[in-house]
Order: sequence, then C-alpha cells, then structure tokens
Amino acid sequence: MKTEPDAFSFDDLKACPQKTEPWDGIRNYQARNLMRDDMKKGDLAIFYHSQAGEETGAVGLATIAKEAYPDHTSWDPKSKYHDPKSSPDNVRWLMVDVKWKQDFKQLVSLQTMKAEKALEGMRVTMRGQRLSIQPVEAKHFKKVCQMGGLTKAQIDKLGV
DNA sequence: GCCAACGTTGGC
DNA sequence: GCCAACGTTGGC
Repeated sequence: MKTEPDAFSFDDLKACPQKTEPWDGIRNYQARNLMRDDMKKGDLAIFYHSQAGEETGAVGLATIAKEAYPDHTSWDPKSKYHDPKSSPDNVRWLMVDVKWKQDFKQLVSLQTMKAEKALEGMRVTMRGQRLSIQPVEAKHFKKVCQMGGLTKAQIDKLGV
C-alpha cells in the first residue's frame, strides 16, 4: 500500500489513536477491486512511501484490520475525495481499515528493490506502476521483509 | 518541475 | 465502442 509520507506516513499510522486507520480516498477501480476482492481481515501489507526522495520505498508492515466497506468521504461534498456520482444508496468507492504491524529495521528503497534479482516481476519495481494498492507475491513479500532486516524467525511468524 | 505512463471522460 | 483530450501519479 502506497502513501505519500507528507500526507500520511507509517509513523502516523503507528501513532494513530486506536492504531487503526481508515484507508479512504482510493478513487481507482483496480485499487478498489483489490480491496474488495483480495483483502481479508488479518492480511498483511507492505507499507510504501512514495514521492519521498531518498526515503522512497518500503518502510514496514501493516495489517488489514477491517475488510472493504463504503468510503463515506465519497459522498461528502466537503471532502477533498468527494465524488458526485457516489451516494449512500449507490456506493461507488470502498475503503479498508489498516493497523500498524511492524517496523522494518531499515528502509528498503525502491532503488534497492529494483536492483534485487529476486524481486524481478514485482509490480512496484516495474515502470509505470502508479497503482496505489498492488498485489504482492508471497516470495516477493518475504524477500522485502528480509531486506528490511527482519529475522528469519520474524518472517516465519508472519505466516506469509 | 518535467514527463512518461496510464486511467477517465465524453463526443461522435 | 473508438479515441482524443485531459487529469493524475510518481519517479527522477
């Protein structure tokens, strides 16, 4: 899951009150469908900082705390995420809740991921991948955790 | 700030 | 249903 840390960072997620955060504002059908179809409660996500200069990359892990439900900001005219075509009766956009899980010991920069042979084919390393939510294969997921400095025991414990 | 990539919109 | 125009993302 990508986010611009200037808007919302991994530290913000870690600090937020009940440690769960509604992932609102997703206005892309592919991303919405991934949330709706593929994200189950308890699933893990790699948290990724985009547009962050040297700090661009994967910073840690989050858990899906709540499965897809209507994104109410979509029918709120005051919201920056307002979509006039969405309403409570005709829900167009969904969100999930996420929860901080684990920090990486070190940043796994985009550069490092691109250079890592074992991550070949991982979406985020390929050009033109703007999608803010991307599916990650288990082998890539574990490799990124390893590059982030998690121990083998810690990675095994995740049950990926 | 540039620009490639690509999603969305709307005229036809 | 095609496709040009336009908007957005995000690396650089």
